[in-house]
Amino acid sequence: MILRMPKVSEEHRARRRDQILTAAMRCAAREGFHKTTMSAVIRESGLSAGAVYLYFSSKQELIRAVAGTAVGAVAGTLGALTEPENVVPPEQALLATTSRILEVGRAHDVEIIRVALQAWAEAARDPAVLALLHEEIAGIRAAWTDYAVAAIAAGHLAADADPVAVARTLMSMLPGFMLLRLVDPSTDPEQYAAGLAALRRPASPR
Amino acid sequence: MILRMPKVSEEHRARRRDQILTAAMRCAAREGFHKTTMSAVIRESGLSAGAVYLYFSSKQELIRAVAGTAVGAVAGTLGALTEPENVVPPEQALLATTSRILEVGRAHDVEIIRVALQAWAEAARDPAVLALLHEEIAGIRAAWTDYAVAAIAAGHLAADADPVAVARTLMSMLPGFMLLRLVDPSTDPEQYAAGLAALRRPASPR
Amino acid sequence: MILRMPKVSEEHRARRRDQILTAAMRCAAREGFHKTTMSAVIRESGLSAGAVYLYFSSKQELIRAVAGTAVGAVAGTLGALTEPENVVPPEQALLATTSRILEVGRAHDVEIIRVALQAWAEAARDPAVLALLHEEIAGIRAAWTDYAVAAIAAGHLAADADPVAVARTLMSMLPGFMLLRLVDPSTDPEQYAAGLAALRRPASPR
Amino acid sequence: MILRMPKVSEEHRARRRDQILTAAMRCAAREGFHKTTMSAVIRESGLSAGAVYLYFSSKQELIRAVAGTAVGAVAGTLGALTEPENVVPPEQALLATTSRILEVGRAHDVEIIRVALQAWAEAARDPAVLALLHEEIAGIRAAWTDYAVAAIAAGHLAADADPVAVARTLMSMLPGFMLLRLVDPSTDPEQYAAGLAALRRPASPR
DNA sequence: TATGAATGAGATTTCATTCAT
DNA sequence: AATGAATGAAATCTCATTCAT
Repeated sequence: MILRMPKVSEEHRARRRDQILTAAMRCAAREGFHKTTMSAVIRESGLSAGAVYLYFSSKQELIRAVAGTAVGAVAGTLGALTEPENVVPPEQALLATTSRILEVGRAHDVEIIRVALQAWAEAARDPAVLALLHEEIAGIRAAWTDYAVAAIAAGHLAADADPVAVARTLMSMLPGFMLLRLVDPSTDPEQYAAGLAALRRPASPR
Repeated sequence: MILRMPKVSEEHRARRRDQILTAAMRCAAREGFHKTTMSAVIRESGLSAGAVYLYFSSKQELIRAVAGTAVGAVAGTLGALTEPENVVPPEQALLATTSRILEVGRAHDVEIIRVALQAWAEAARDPAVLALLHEEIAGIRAAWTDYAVAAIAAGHLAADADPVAVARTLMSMLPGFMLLRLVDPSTDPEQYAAGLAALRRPASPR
Repeated sequence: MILRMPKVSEEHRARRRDQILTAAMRCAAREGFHKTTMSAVIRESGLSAGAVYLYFSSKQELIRAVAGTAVGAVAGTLGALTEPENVVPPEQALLATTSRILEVGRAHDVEIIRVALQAWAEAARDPAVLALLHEEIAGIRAAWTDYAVAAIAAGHLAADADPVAVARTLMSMLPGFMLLRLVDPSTDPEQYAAGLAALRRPASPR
Repeated sequence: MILRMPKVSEEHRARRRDQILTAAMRCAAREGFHKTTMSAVIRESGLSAGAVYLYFSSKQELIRAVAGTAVGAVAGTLGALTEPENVVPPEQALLATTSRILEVGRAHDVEIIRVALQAWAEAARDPAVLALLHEEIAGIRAAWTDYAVAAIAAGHLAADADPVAVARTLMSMLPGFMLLRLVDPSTDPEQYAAGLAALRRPASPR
């Protein structure tokens, strides 16, 4: 029996995979996961049907990969909130985060926010996507919890605040921001953060 | 000219439409809009194919109706935030709202939250659904703006707070809550509201 | 057992039948027999589905009736070619006939020529329509044979001409005329007859 | 840039197309265009549904191709009427033509005449088929006009005959011949030509 | 590895016809 | 006689996937 060296480099494989993934994202941003046909992905990728199936064994697997990429890309940008030397108050952290979400969307030339929306919907029917979303959310929550601890320490929040609860509430504003952007593209991180600031500003005693 | 009575009552027609809509929602909650087949809806509704198409001229039209119903049902419950005689602070308003969302889900025996998620995704591809979502969100925003004005008057918020910004930020927490519920069904209105309370509690001077 | 008198007059029945037939012809002229839906006929007739089926027991029966009407209307106009006291030469007979075909088309406000075309096609698949067409053609042929006999007698044709052959050939020009009209509505009876005249004019000896 | 050889030969594609076209013609000859189901064509062709739609993007497109083939096949045989060295009189030209139409029908083992009838009916509802018929008829007319010019020169027709009018009238006898054949398969080119001969034979002076 | 023609189950939709009223 | 809502078989077409090359 002959042991074959891989015919093409690992790097080549990775490039191909990415090519397909990018094509699929573009399609999903336009038509959603289930109105996107493999045919469309194949055309957009510039590869052949056979080639695509060499890298993803089924449409559902490709959907999972796309969902993972989109959710991960959003999540990935939210990891570095705590720079301990310079902890900002919550409204500034929120501003930084929403701004970064928009940047990610611009960086990939596909509207990643739209794909993330598709991924949430898909999580409601595919347990694998749900698990994946769960994990990403856990990561985001952990980052925000770290931030909350630091913010409490820095005196931006009450000393008795529960960092986990604060983290959950803060991070839960991001989907809303994304949805508002979809519905009204003029929605803007500054205004958005201003709302939180207003909520936190104490009422002057009457 | 002869005025003819309708052969079947308007009420009959409405009941039929509802029957189909309910069946479609149940299916959409399970499989999403585009993995739900008309066959499944027809089976679930107990009607014939022809009958379904008598009330909805295409699958896409049915999807729009379902999306509208789900988004509307959620929005509908959020209208009565301001009972002027007794304006509660934001964290309690949030608690009331998230609780009501869960109630709506229980009331309809379909998981309306899942369908709402599908509707958001659909808004990204069907302009008609986007328009519909836009309108519902405008309604919710208006209700929260009324609330914000009252809350400012009641001294729950700073006098110089912008009610519109507050409204947008507060209401934007609802999609996040729904998404968190999907990922982790133990997510709970109380804990959730506690996070906002903690965010709003002033840090004691050091 | 009770013997019932007919509830409505025979005349009423005939009017209803005609109403349906006319509606069906209009539809057939537009879309052909098999792309016309019963729904369209029902709408066009202003009656209800049930009513239509009271007069024609199936779509195929209605098609046969329409085919019969159209073919019959064309044939009916070609019966009076021989007015023995004044027998015209063939090119004038042809002119009279093609002109009359156009008149029939104008008289019914449906383009009866188009329906006749549908009927020919239908004859290729429905033996009942074939039989009907056969009969009408036999009638037309008989009329033309009478004409040929008279034309021979009147010296418009050679004394040894076979009236049956002449009749067949002359009458066979009518479908061609109708088809040419369909393709080129400027086709005109005068020009058309002129072609036959030219064919019949003897070449001068060289 | 890489020039790729086609995976399958052009010839292969053409053979497949023909396979489908032939199957469709057989079906159309039996049932007409609109009572022929795609299922029937698929079965008759021996291919799969997908394969058929790879070559014809819709039923209507297939119908157009079939109509074009049938009309074209009939028209194609009528091109070589003028052999200048030996121009025959009109009745012989007609005999040659009608005989050739029957040959075409026998050559294809489908009854092409029936399909041509379907095509005429279709021309009444599909402008694309009308255009196609228009073009074929123009071709036939041109051939007959060439013939008429030659026949006039050869002294078979009067010197002042209008070749265009003669051509139109002569060629218009073909649809009639075809329709008569449908209704009465014993209709025969010889008898048919005899009718024209009789029409052209001058009446002896009385 | 890569191709892309071919597959065929299954999706959506239509429409001739019926029948309770 | 007349209505028109309802039926459900059947039509057209799609599309995820395979496999010979």
